[in-house]
Amino acid sequence: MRVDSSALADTLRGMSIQHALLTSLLEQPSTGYALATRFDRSMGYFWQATHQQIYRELGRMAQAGWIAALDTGAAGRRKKTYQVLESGRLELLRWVEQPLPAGLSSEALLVKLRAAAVVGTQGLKAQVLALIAQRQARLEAYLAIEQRDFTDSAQTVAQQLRHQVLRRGIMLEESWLQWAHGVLPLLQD
Amino acid sequence: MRVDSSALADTLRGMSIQHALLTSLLEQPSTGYALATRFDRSMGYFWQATHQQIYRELGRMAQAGWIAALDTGAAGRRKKTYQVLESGRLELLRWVEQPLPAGLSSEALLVKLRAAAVVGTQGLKAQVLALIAQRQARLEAYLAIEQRDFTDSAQTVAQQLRHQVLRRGIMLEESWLQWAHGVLPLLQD
DNA sequence: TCACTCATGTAAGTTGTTACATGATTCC
DNA sequence: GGAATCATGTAACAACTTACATGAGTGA
Repeated sequence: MRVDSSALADTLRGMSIQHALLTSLLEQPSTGYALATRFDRSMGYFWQATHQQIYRELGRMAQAGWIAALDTGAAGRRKKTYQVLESGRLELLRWVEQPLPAGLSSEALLVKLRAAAVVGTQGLKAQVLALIAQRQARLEAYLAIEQRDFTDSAQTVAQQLRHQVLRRGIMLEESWLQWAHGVLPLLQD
Repeated sequence: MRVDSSALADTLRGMSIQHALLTSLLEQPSTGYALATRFDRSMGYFWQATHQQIYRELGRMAQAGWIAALDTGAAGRRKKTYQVLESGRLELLRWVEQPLPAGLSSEALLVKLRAAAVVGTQGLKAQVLALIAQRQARLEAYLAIEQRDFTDSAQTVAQQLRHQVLRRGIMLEESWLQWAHGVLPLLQD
């Protein structure tokens, strides 16, 4: 599948670029350049992975034995098409099954789902349930703040602006929760 | 073309810790420690900053003359309460009014709204309208992909997982759009 | 007194950004 | 032949993360 439909995270800050690349390469062996443009076209709005980052991570993964490069250029042409080796597939599987650190990015779960489409969904249901618990708790905290601070009938513009910022947080939690409940039926216990 | 690196912070990245801190300090003069914990509460859902980052930026802003520290601890107690100076307020105003670079983070607009609650909403309506146009375009692109790739009645689990990832992106765009339309009435032309 | 919170920082290491650099291929 | 695109890198610098370090105040 194309990376387009996976490129939906708000931001992938702080999460491993390597596992996203492994997933892409499992879907289709590619050159670093192709990966970079695919990321740029589809994730460009919110995740700019520069070609330097991608080449660096490809180099590391090659050294770790997760992927291997085939020289596919004509004589003298430097062009490396990378493909995932068994140890890379196992690493991706390990990462998918490993619980996410508490309080951390739901965006990582999107990458995990895409990876799971390739290596299997073991252990993901628990992670989605953990996400739900976390988001639910936050939603309730935000709603409590809203009740406390923004229920006056007469509010200044400044208060209404702050309310809208909180409102965005509330909508975000609700949106994640709605999504997560829709994902659950696809996952094994 | 060469770009001055000090201008990069907000020109290219659209989002600056400094302006978020200025806003918080205008709302209430505080210590770095208080900012770190308050930040968690008020903007924690879209932005986390460590205390090291905050102390570093406070130091820089103090050096730039945007803020000033009052020693508020008892004798021997090191405790600095920062407050915003006029040049800091002007800088924040400048940043709020300056259009966001195209394609960049909607989260910056949340920070701008909070700042606008303190320094005024000049120029923000155009930025929210730009956000709407951008999000709408992306939503349509995602919906087109959904139509093209996920309308089969019989889908494998792998396909359904990928569909859910796309679904998350669609929901995110819709959620932003709904929010942005609610914010518009608060802003001046 | 002991644990916890308040409060500020330094240092080392990793990651990300920007500029610089090279050369082949493809299409007009 | 020239421009755009394909393709891969190095080097310098900026930002971020994690661990370490210190010490005062507060409440049980």
